[in-house]
Amino acid sequence: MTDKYIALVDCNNFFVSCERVFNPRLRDVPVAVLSNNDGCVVARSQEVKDLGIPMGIPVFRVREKLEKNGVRTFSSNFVLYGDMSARVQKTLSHFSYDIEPYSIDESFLGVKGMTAKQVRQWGQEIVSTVYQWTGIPVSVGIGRTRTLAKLANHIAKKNPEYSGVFSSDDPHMADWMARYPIEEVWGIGRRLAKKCRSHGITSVKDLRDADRKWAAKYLDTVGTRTVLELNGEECITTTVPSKTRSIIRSRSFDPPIIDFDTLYRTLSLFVATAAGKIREKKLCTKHITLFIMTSRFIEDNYYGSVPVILDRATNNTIELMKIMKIGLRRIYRTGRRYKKGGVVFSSLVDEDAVQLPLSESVDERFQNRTEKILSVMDTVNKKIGEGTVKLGSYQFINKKTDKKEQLSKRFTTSWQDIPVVKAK
DNA sequence: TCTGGGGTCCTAGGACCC
DNA sequence: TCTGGGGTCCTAGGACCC
Repeated sequence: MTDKYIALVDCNNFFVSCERVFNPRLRDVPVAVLSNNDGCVVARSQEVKDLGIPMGIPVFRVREKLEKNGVRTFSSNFVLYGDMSARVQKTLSHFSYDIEPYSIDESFLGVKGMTAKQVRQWGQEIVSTVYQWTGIPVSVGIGRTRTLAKLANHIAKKNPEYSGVFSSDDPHMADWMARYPIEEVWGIGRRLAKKCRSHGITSVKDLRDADRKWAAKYLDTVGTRTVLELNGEECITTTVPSKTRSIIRSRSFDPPIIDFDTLYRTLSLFVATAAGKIREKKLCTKHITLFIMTSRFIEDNYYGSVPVILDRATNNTIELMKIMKIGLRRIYRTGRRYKKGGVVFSSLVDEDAVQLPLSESVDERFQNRTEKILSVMDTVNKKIGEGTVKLGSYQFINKKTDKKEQLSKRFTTSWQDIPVVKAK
């Protein structure tokens, strides 16, 4: 047994907490943050959780309940959340050199050379310092593996008596495991949970003690890894992908899009931002997938997708735009009400590794010229602000296809929105 | 009427080869 | 009519995550 511990630091009700930092009046009232187009509930304050409003529920199904209980709702403000996330990260960097950001509101921290008691104190310091420096409440779960740290975090969050920090070394861990259902385990989703239950495995403890041969047979590699991790054997040594595998840009449309031109302009924007993203990472794509779909919830729904494999990987917006237009013509069906669409770039390769053709064709010269234009555009957009310079094909996007009616201000990133303290 | 967006990993199965 | 076996590579789709 090594002296290494892994801590999972997870922000409590992160999006809601961000809204509350800059609007103290929201402190003791129920608050919910909605997804894009204000379609679903994606973050809830404790008061909203207590009302029995589940994560991800469509707003129209709980609208009455939200109104009746005076729930304050907000459109998601990713500029604000992204900036607050960076502040939390920066604070965490004072506590460990071994930080692995896992999502917008979670990070794994590695620590060595501390006793069990010291590591708990260290966790308490994280909780108080992050709150003091950023205003965001966090919980800390500690374990020998990421799966155990996740579980410990869950316990810390749900049980106030632990003041936000729980370690899987705690003598009560076994009791908690016996009481927690397998669904709470990281990596156990609907399918694996069903499989476990059909074999009489219902609690986390059952899963930890499951026969390994049985696990290998019925739970495959992922599930088996989870069983080992619950036993303190580290199988997941990193959650940081070695490099970006794919990039997706997609949105649902409200109201739906019917005509080809609007769809084309909207997807052009996706292509442009995705291409900008891979240029930033110095990558090229070789495999482009385009998709459009009507509502999944209607009968006779339609899903059209077209994969295009390129001879030569590229990150050139103009080139990608042409491919997209050809693909869109193939999958577009007249008269449909498209609710969602997007573009996926996969098979990403390093820019340097892209093979150049032997001779420079006319197309090639065109491409070299457009590459220069794009690099100037990227620079300008980065310096002055996203969307300062755009290509003609997507400059007239209908703003109505992206509904955000209850957006809070960009308190931390926009001069106009910085909160002002008024003296009497 | 109204149902998010962005990722990774694994596996089954087809294509192809000897 | 009968129609190998085993390997690799690739992709689509499912599962899972936040």
